[in-house]
Amino acid sequence: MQESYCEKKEAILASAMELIAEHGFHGTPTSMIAEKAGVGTGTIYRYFESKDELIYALHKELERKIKKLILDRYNPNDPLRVRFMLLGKVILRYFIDNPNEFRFLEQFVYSPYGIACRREKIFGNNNQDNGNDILKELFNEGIAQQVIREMPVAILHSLFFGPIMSVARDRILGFIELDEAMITRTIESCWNAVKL
Amino acid sequence: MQESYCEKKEAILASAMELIAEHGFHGTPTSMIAEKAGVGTGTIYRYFESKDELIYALHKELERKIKKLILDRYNPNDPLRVRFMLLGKVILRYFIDNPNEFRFLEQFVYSPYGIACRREKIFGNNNQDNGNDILKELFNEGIAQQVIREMPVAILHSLFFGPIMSVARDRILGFIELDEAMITRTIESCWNAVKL
DNA sequence: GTCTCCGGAGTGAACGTTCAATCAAGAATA
DNA sequence: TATTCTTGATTGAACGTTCACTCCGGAGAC
Repeated sequence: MQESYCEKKEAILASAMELIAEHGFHGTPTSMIAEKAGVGTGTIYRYFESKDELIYALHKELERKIKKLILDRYNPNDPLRVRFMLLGKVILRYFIDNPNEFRFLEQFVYSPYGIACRREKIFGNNNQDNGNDILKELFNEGIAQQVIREMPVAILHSLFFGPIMSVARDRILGFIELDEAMITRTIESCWNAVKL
Repeated sequence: MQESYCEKKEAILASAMELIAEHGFHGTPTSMIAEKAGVGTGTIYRYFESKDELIYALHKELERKIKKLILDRYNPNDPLRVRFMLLGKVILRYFIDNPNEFRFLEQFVYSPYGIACRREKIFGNNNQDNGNDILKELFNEGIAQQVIREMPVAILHSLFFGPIMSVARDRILGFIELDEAMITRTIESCWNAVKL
């Protein structure tokens, strides 16, 4: 029972991810999600309160996955530069390998959904440990060691991840090629932007 | 007559820009745009074939404005680094001063609209001279002079403008402060990412 | 039988778009 | 000048469609 419960829920989530990535939030009716998932439209509402809640759930799950990805490969004993290079490569690689998740994330982040979400995360009471703390720590450690420019963490974040997102996008949409060497050089450039 | 013709069209464009920036494409019905513009809903369809056409028109006008902005301040006699610094500052400043246009652009670019638009621009037959050619030339000149890393122009573009967009966003949403000095340092960092 | 889970036709609301009616401002007429 | 005619921009109620969401009948487990 629990098995099939999760199976349907997972099917709905997977279908929604794929369809929204391609057609956008408003180009994918719940009926389409249900059909692709092989369930009735009503079944969606057994697992999610509303379409919005489904979308938030997708985002939450994606964030969890990425956080895990970072934590798995993170080795605090590496030199800072190595840690940054690895971090950048892991994230860029993940998005290249999971284009649907990237395109979903992009649409989410730049929509009113994502803005509200981000605003809450920054100005809300952060009781729980969000994964960004690792990044924040990483930047602060770099500043303390005087290997990273002394700037607000948010700006350093933009300098390092802004290009990664942009390059991932170009790659996923087929506008550029990206071999391993070029990925390395790209992340190097991101590092050059934040290093002292 | 011509006067009032343009006035209404302008009013519709301005209202749409403002409302879409705040509420998103699907959060702003045509009725809302008409009301804010002080016209009947039907009037919109005298000036634009459909809501989609209105949105494309908004994007086109915005692109034109930004292209003009760049051309106005562009001085080919400046050293490359100076040209890049100026370019970055001008664009960042423009977005900070025109948050609605930035938020509209962001939503457009990352939606299925923008993807189709970009795809056409890259793979379509580019008969007309699009303003990006100046950027392309700028990057190529930098590579030829051996002051910029030798990478595909699209990647250099991402490295330089990715962070600018990201920082503009954070600033507009009120997540960071940005004084003149910090803007300069930010654009410096963008330059560091692409320079040799 | 009882209970839980599921499906998909059905519902009402909201939306983009249309169109017959309206109105104002010349042009034509006298 | 006063009056009528013509034109075309403007309007907003109405239309048809689409969509998120509901609800009830049935299937299956026990």
